[in-house]
Amino acid sequence: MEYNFKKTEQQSKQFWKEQKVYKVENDPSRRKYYVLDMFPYPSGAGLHVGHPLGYIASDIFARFKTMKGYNVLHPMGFDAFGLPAEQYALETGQHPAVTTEKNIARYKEQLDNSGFNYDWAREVRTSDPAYYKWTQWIFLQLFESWFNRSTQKAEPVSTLIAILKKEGNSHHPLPSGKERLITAEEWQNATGSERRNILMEYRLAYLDYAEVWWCEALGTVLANDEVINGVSERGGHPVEKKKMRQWFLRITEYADRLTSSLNDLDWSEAMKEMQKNWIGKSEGASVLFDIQGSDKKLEVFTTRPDTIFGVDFMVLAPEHELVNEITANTDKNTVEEYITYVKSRSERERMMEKKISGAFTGAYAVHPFNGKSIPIWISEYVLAGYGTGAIMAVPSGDERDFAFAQHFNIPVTNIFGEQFNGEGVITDKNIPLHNSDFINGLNAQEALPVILSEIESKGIGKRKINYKLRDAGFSRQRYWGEPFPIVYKNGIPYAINEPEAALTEEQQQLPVTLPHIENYKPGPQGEGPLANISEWVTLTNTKGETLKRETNTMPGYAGSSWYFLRYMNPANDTTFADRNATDYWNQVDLYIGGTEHAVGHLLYSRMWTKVLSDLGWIGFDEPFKKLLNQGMIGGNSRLVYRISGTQQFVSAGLKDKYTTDAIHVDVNIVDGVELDIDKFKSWREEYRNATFILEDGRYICGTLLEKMSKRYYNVVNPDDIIGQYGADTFRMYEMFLGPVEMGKPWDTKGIEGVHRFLKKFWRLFYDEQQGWIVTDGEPAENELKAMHKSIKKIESDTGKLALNTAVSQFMICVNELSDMHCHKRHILDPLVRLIAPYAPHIAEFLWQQLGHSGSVVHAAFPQWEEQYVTENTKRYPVAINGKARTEMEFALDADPARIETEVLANPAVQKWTEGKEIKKFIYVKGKMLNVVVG
RNA sequence: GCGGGUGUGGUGAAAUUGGUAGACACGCUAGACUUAGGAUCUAGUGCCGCGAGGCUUGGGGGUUCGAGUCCCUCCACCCGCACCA
Repeated sequence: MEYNFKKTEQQSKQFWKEQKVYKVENDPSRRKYYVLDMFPYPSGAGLHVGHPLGYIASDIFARFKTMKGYNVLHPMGFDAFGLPAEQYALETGQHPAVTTEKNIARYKEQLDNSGFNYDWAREVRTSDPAYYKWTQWIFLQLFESWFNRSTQKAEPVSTLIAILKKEGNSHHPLPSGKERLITAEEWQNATGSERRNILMEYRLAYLDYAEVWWCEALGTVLANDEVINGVSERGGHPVEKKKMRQWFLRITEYADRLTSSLNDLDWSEAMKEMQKNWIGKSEGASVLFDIQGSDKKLEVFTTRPDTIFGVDFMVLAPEHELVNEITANTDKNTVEEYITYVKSRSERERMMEKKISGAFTGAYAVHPFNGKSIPIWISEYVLAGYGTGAIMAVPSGDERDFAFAQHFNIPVTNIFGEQFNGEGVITDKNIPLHNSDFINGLNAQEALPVILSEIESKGIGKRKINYKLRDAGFSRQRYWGEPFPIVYKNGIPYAINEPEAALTEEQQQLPVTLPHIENYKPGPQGEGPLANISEWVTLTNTKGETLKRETNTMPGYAGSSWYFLRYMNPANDTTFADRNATDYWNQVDLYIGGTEHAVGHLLYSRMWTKVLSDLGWIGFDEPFKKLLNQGMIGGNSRLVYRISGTQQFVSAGLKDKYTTDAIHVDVNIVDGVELDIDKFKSWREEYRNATFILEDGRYICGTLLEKMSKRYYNVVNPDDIIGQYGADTFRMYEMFLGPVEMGKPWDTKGIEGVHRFLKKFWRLFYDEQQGWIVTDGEPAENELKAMHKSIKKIESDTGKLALNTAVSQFMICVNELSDMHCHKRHILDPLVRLIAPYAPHIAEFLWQQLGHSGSVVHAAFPQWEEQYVTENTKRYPVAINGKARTEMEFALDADPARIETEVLANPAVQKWTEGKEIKKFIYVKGKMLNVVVG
């Protein structure tokens, strides 16, 4: 019997199922390890060959850790709420619950085919009421909390109420930055709804009438990270700014903590940078400028207050609230025209072509130090959403200001002396300032504290930290998501369990279940489909009042922001996860997933974790200790060339002689680059009578590396690969392709090598003629050496997640053992355990064949013995007075005193050092030996 | 423009972190066994050269006895952000 992967895999799977080997217990007596994959969204297309890359790596690592004695949690679940299922429902009328269920079943089947070690009893689905009950509960935690800037922590709103009652908000300004002082007296005199409005300004989940990204095509609002280059991330539809009443998460309050605690995380620099850039912390000052002929003041944010003597003009965003008020009558027309022009430009246009444009308002600001008049302009290069929506322009020190000044012929003040030649701007912070009154001669670092204290003492501004990060939109006008546990009474939102809402016991219960609907069309006035179900929306409370439910649903990232906690205690119905469970499993030790979630999911889950930690529900405030980003596996497309206007196809090498159209052809009907002409003819009706111009009797296809996608016909399904070569080959090949974090195009060709290796491995145990050939003989030294070398290398590679080189080492080891005709149990037994994380099916099968009673899943990872591993010697050059003279061999860990003796005894060294005094021996990095003679 | 990353055979990639560059595999060439092989095994395979030998890690320069690895500089590609004041 040759290596029959179908049989071994089926038997092993059966065995695992019967023995329940993947059951995971919360066992505090054992040291834990938590390996997590970013759970998939179960799309209709199923998994392609690129998806499992990370899953395989995490599975190998989880199995490895288990065999090293850890209690390992390596769960899997589904991010099951979301837009695509609903879009599909709109097109086909199939209920999202039905398609989601179907897709999950398909995904699970595919995942099981690869032999992953999930304990499906711990599966979570974000669309499951038993799960989203707790998503809603956490939302209420956010709603009922505020961020206390003094303690830098989330606290229940009750502590805020106590503070407001006692001292008003003088020590706790509104998070939005709006200047509004509330005294204790005002608070006492405020009505119930006024108080609620004030509290709303502080809540971590809050309702606000604010500008959001609206996507007409998707019929919903999107978060900033869901909008890419001015179009929606999903579908690439245009988006526009729109003012709507929306739920938001006050993530900006955590901006500082989210930035600073990145330092403690074992994430790639790229990933940390992306988050830092997204949060965009910048330190500077806000400065108030008087406006001539107005009692209003103009507030700007600048990171370079030291350049304040170089201000030549001010620029406001066209949407700035002061624009109307300050514009001089003579300039009204130009300004209005300009604003109309700006409004006519779509977000996308604005980003694509950055034109210098603007208009003068006719108004002037007053320089706070020298009283100079400064013209006030408006321009779209100043963004309403950042800082104060207004800047002081310093053309000699800022590219954009300079370009603007040049374009509109605004005279430029030089504050850098000879360094500034009127052509390029000066951004170097070491250049001393000129023309700058009391900070003349100081460079930026020196001038900064001086000017800041001057600004602060004059009361015209203060130090300020600004963030790019915006509060996250949390409402979606969609059906397939978590309903909010919120009701409205006279337009004021209440949590369903608040006494003021006076709901019945039953109405107060979580979850607020998503009702079944048949019609997915949007509701009236930009509301979601839920607004169409009046019997669900309207409810009567115990006082007989009529209340309305929130009809929006939560965004996709709600459920995924905390799912890693649910795996720890998935069936709990009294809390989201028991504190004992979260204390035990604690942080995710290794999190594997793609970079596409850099600023979305990864930021939101970090925030939620911090909030839950602040409120004392969990004992850690960062969710993912180590993050590994697997590379994307790209598609390797095949092209055929059709002579334009015909059904004649020309082979790639000859295509330049004709005018051709390149057409994607299904990679599955191409062998390497050679097209299977018969399969091609039956692939599509239109090609049935195609004719071909061949080269050397073959039709050669063109190749193209691009995204793996249905529409390029370059999708390779793991099921096909597993069907042809088996899951063990598939797993090892994916790892063999290269480092997990590196992206690469899929190429099926090389898989033969891995498959051959497994067949060879099998032949160590089984011989065609003699059957099972494992013997009990004592192993020879060289056999032990081969084995222990591999154990050492593979253990260290696996630990470092260098899984590609580990696979290579397996091949080396098996090649050596088969050259030695080694079939000894003493060698093969450890080898089976060694390979078990990588090729679990064949390992289990052989483990049973070797007569063990338990599963290899619970066997111990083999230990290497130093005596068989250490290389004895290595050749090093011995240099004399810095020049290489001779090479000698030394034991790697030899005693330095012995090396010195040996070196001096060497004839070549004696010859060069003859008659000279030996001054000293130098070990370079503990390896290279230098002899210095006098 | 800013930030991060990568450049090594025909291909995917290794390199004990400054110590014999190209492990391991694909592919290719020859051969063996075979009715046959897309099974298996053996040998070869960075480039130039008949050869001795020489050259070689994107280009150039440097440090070092010694550089794929460290420093400077230029080039190319990939990813992220992008009027963020």
